[in-house]
Amino acid sequence: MGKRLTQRRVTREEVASLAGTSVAVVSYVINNGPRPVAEATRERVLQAIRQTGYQPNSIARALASGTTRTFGVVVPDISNPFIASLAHELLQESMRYGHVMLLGDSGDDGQREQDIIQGLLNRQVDGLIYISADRQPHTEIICRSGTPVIMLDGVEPGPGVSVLRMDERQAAREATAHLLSHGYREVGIITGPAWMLNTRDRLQGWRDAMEHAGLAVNPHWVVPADYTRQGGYQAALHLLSGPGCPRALFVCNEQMAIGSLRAFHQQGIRVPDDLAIVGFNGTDQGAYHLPSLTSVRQPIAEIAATAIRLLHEWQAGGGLHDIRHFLEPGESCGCPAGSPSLQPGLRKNATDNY
Amino acid sequence: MGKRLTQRRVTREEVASLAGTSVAVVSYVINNGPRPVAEATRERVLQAIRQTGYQPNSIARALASGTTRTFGVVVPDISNPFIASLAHELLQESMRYGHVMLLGDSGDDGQREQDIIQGLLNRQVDGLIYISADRQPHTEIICRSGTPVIMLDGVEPGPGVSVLRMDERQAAREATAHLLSHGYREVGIITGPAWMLNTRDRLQGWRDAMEHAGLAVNPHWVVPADYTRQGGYQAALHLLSGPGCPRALFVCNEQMAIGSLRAFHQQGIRVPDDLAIVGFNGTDQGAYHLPSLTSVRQPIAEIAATAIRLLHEWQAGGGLHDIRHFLEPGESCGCPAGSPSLQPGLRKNATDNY
DNA sequence: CTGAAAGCGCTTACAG
DNA sequence: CTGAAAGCGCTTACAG
Repeated sequence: MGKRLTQRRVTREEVASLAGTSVAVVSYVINNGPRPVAEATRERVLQAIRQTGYQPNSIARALASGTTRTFGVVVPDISNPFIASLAHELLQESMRYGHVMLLGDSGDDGQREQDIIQGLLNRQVDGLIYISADRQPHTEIICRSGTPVIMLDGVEPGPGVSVLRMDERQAAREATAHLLSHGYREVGIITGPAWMLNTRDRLQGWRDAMEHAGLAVNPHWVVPADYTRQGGYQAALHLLSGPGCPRALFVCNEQMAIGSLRAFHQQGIRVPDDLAIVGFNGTDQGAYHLPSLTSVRQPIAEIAATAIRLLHEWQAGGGLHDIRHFLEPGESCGCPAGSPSLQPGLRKNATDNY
Repeated sequence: MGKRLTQRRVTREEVASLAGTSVAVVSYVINNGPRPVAEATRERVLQAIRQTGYQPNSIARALASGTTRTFGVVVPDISNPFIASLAHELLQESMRYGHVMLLGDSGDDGQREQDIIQGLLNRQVDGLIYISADRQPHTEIICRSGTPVIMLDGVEPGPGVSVLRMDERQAAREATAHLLSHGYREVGIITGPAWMLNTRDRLQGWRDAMEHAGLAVNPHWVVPADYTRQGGYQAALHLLSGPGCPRALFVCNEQMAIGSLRAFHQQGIRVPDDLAIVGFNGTDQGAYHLPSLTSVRQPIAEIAATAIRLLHEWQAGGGLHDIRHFLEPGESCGCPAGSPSLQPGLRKNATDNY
């Protein structure tokens, strides 16, 4: 690329000379401080800014002030609907503080994730929101740089690392309990990869519910997959190929639940009549499937607002912050059809112009 | 926020003194230029960098060099699956060039969109990829700044504005023609908002196909909506409430097609047996609905690669660049079930860990 | 091949 | 209330 030839930008110097004042005063006006400015002077400066169309150079400002007004977000894959919805809210929220967002997408690659983080740190982000794709997140380089970081993962908070998460185990337990409340006794589970932390928690929550109900766990009905639609599809087929079939299924994310719906449909299994399903981390997407998915959901806007706020109020803290969760009823579990959230107008949808 | 107290970062000065050389030489080594460096010196510098864990400050580099190695992307809503998939590819692609991405999400708000663009320009992005939510895009401020910009909209290219787009009218025509090839003669359409450019093109393409087949257009079967699932749902209900019902329907984006599927299902209309559907700008999401959606698709990875390349090779050019399109067969149009793309393994899916 | 120094466009003590 | 000046951490002609 090299240096671009652009029409000379208006600089703060020109504004100052036009206003008949010093460059310092222009700064004071723009930043409302740190020194007071006489009202008359302020007016002249504002006038000069308007006349010249001056726009401050954020890069120079960042170098001098040490703050970039930029946050970084690192995610495994922005094309995942749950992540995309979260990103949407994070963007809206950070904008309220005048911050922009550097987005990093690791494509589920641990090495790339590290490169991305390093790149964001080099660009001096004021804070980082981090969902790791990797077994163990790269928090060391972040902490070493002193950059505030909020992890939205099921990891343990450390010094300098805040964690924002829901009680996955409890949520999984409730999801399973909901299936049990329908009277189903034979409940299976499709999980994520064994090495992921949230897989363990969700699996354990399922066990908790089964155990609490005094029900045996059939090992053939614990099918590991990879959190993708494709994986859910194949896990469902695998389940059907085994001896016997459960009456209900807790599927550990929405994508897999969607994949499994297709598999069951192809095999002539009716959901929820033959087999009931509850998903996890649902989005509005699931509400439009046939049948609509019953899912554990997280209050995404609330998460975003909290994350950004924590970043702003950062005080070298680590700490664990809980997120509540709730079960969004759909048709897939056997709840009465036409649940309120499916009526037009009751569910806020993002506008989708493409 | 204010200035953060962080453990003093290693600076280029320390590296230089440790290597027993000047700061300039450190730059030459890191940037591979613009001056040659003796091999022995280079080694000492690299050694010093390793020892100190030095990481160059991108902000300072940007201020001095005039290039930030940062692109900006402005979209109406990142939570839209089509946009999210595109963003994913753009991120992967820009990373290949060592660039990071500032993402702006206007939330379909024209004023906010302008603020975002101004913010990105102030941050000196090396280039902008821009999908406008607004009736007329804010290209003036971009051009005035001399920033390369690629628009992924159906707007006309101007001086300093490149446009990357498919032939929407032709694509819409082909989508409709596909329905006609099934033998359906009564074909309706659910469109986007009348004021949007792509609405006009897609509507016209539908007309073209109908006209070419010598078929009359029933005005009751032209239902405007708003490109949301909710809008598609309601448009479908509206269609059913009118006099007579078409045998087939061209729905102008995937979200509305998904919404309409639910409405038809609720009303006992079977797709495709009673009513066939073809969508537009489909994603993998549509392939997992029941029935799977037949859709016009764009080669998203190719778009991303081209956009980033154009930004790099930018030469003050405007220009129009065509994107090809293709019809992805699904079940919703009445094509034989189990089309190849629905077989496991044949379709590449993003990993979805949440 | 190497280094001293100007400069990128800001912010902000410091001195008036 | 205002201004001259140092400094943020780099890059890059320029002179050796």
